[in-house]
Amino acid sequence: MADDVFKALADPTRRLILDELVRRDGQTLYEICARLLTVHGLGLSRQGVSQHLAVLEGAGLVRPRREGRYKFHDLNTEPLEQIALRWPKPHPPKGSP
Amino acid sequence: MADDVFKALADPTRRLILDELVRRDGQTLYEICARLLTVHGLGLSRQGVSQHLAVLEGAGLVRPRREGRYKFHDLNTEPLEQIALRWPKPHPPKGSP
DNA sequence: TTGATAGGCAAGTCCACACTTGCCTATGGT
DNA sequence: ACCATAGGCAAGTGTGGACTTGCCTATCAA
Repeated sequence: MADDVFKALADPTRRLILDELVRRDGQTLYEICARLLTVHGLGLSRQGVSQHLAVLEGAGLVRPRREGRYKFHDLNTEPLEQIALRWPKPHPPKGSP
Repeated sequence: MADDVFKALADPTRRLILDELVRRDGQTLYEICARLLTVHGLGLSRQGVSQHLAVLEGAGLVRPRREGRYKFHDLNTEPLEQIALRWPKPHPPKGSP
């Protein structure tokens, strides 16, 4: 379950895509391709980006929304908030300042 | 920098090790090996666990502390809290409830 | 209907990384 | 002095996954 979230976040390109969706929500595949190339200098194939988006969707981090021939991608930050909750601060064993 | 944190969290065994350190801070390599085997049924070599710990240390998620021939491992949750901060909730574009 | 745009599917390549094995060092007990 | 314990280093193997290429489908505009 959360397994997919960590796998999705493992790749730097996917993290860049999330950054891109924070900047502007609801971008299409081609828009993301263009931004990765022009802004971040990442020249990967359209299919490459598409596969990354599939992984992000599988992790629930990106919500696809179809309209006609367009597929817009919306960010969902909810799974990210769960991460810090899994490993709470350990209790100090003896005297704590 | 945060790059290493995501890579460290990508592996399920390393996440288990973090779980183990939440349960009890300051465990040694052999203790972690034993716990992984008996509690989680993970029978990997000592060197395997050692390499995982090295990755976690590189990410700043685990703080080693030497005492004699023992090396205790303490959890450091601080990098985890940074994750959710990187991708804030996107602004709703039009009317928001 | 034709062409252009937006996207999907499937197979193939290649490398990082998880894991093992074998040997070496250092500390502590007896 | 010895041996057991706790850990480190280095090289070898195998597999998941990132990325590409080529072809196919669907929507819209002329």
